[in-house]
Amino acid sequence: MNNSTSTPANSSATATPSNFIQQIIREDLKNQKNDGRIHTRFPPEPNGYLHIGHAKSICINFGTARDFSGLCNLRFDDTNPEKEDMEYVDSIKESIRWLGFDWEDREYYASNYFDQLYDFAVELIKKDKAYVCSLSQEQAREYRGTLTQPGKNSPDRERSVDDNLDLFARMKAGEFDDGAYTLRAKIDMASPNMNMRDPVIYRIRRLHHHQTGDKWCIYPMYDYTHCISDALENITHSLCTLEFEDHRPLYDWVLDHLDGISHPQQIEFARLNINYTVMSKRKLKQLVDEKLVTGWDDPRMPTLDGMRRRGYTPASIRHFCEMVGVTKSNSVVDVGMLEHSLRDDLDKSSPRAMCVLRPLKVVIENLPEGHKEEMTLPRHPKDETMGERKIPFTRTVYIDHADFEEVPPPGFKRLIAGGEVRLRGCYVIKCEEVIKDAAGNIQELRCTYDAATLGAKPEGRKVKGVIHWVPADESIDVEVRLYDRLFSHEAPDSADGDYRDFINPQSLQVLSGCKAEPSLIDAVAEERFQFEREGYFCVDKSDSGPQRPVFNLTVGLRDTWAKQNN
RNA sequence: UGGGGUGUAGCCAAGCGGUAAGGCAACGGACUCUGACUCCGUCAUGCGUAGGUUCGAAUCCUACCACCCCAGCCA
Repeated sequence: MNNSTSTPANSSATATPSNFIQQIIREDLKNQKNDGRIHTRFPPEPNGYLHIGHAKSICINFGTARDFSGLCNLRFDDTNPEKEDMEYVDSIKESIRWLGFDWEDREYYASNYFDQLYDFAVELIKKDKAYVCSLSQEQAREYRGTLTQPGKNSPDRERSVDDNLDLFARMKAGEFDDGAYTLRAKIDMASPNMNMRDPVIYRIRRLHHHQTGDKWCIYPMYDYTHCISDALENITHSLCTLEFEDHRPLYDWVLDHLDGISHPQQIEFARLNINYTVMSKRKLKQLVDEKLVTGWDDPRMPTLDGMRRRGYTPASIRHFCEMVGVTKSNSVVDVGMLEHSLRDDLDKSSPRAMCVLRPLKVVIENLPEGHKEEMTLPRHPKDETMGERKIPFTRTVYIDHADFEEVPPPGFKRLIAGGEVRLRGCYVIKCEEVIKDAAGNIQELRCTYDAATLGAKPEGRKVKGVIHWVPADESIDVEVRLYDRLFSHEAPDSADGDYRDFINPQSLQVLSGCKAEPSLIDAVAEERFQFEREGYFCVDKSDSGPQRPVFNLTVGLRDTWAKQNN
């Protein structure tokens, strides 16, 4: 495994840039708040797969704990069984581990607290801070008022504590139909903050829960559950995204009205947005359901499973999250930044190999039939600890079609008719003849090689170009999948028209019959390489077979030549 | 039109009254057996706008403007 992918993120004490959350924490530490303890949590709802946006949250929560010698819990926010499933809890755990974080034995579920949550609700009722309401969903909406008009009190708002206690117990006991009653916090129907207009804290839903089975028919709501879960776990700083800012008063209200419970501080930061992709769970699911991609782990998806399959390294994602920073301003980060972080890591960690994507046959005429000469190339140009690889040089080899031009554009430094080029790690060859078929398509090249140029500059002339190649008979046939961004519009979400209309038709190009150097026959799932002069590739973990690797383009090499010629 | 937030370069982002960090991108150039990597250089008289306070303002004050979030028995 690559060095970069195995470095545990929990232990790396790299200096991170200062951000407003760290400033708050330093201040808290200085004031001996929470006895100098720092405890965060990452609280996904197990209703889908994690994506790069979650990675930011994971890095912030686990990273903050790590930077201040604290702890970070993994907690599944599983209060709505309707959309949740064990399949998701498993995949979420796997993704977090892959990203390089470790919650040790602190794996919790909001559903672990259902009994306590119920008792706290009883406490609120006894304090006359919660009541059972019989308003239907539609009525509740009417009573809630609007953004500019206050709501009005529920007719059940002044129900007696005893009646509320009785009704709530019967809700739990399953005496009522789904939706017949709710338990509501008694706050203020005229609050300018909609979340404070007597929010529902319990609803009746007869659903099987992946953790608690059929034990419950009433389930607590997020706002009521999250703060209490944080408090029960002794979380000190509850870091979440901006849309919960309006919920903070409710978070605080619940804890303020309960006895003997700690009071974590909720701090909100901006979600991650990246251009040329979509990040909402709904849209991602739609792409999968409508088969616009092959699945949640399609290499074009911004899901962690997709990025993993694409060949992203965990370290590159973590580093990207650090580059992006933590603020409260909504922003859209350029994918270029993600790709930079990726290439930066991959360049250091990937062994080099040669693979000809669009093979063009080249016969070296001044080499005898059956000639075979072992070439030795370093696996990495700057890291000799990676070792070497052998590639046989034979009379017939393949080079890439793109590396030969009959009418070269100015500045072209690859092979041209009558010109010379170096085969990487091998000899300089000269093109003597171009053989075409009846239609004028180039079929093969007849070349000669200069025996004096192995590891040496040619005598009396300059050969600028270096191209990659593989031996014809001893190379292996592989399938290569070239991926590009999923959308051709930088803001598919907010462009005119449906985001699906902007799917990039070229986002996947499958190449078969690519010729790879022989050592690649043993490449194993998820192994990464740099195919020299092409880009970084990894062995697809789902579609490769033993001795039959399928390669995914992770990201291409920077290509100033292509850019110049655009 | 109520409430909560946010505005610093093409994109992220530092800055916390003392004269605009850094990264990405871009553009020059050096190096190169990967048109890669690496290295060097260029890139905000300007901080949403308009006023004000001050010797001094991106930082403080006032007004305005733009954008984001909130009316689930979702999280």
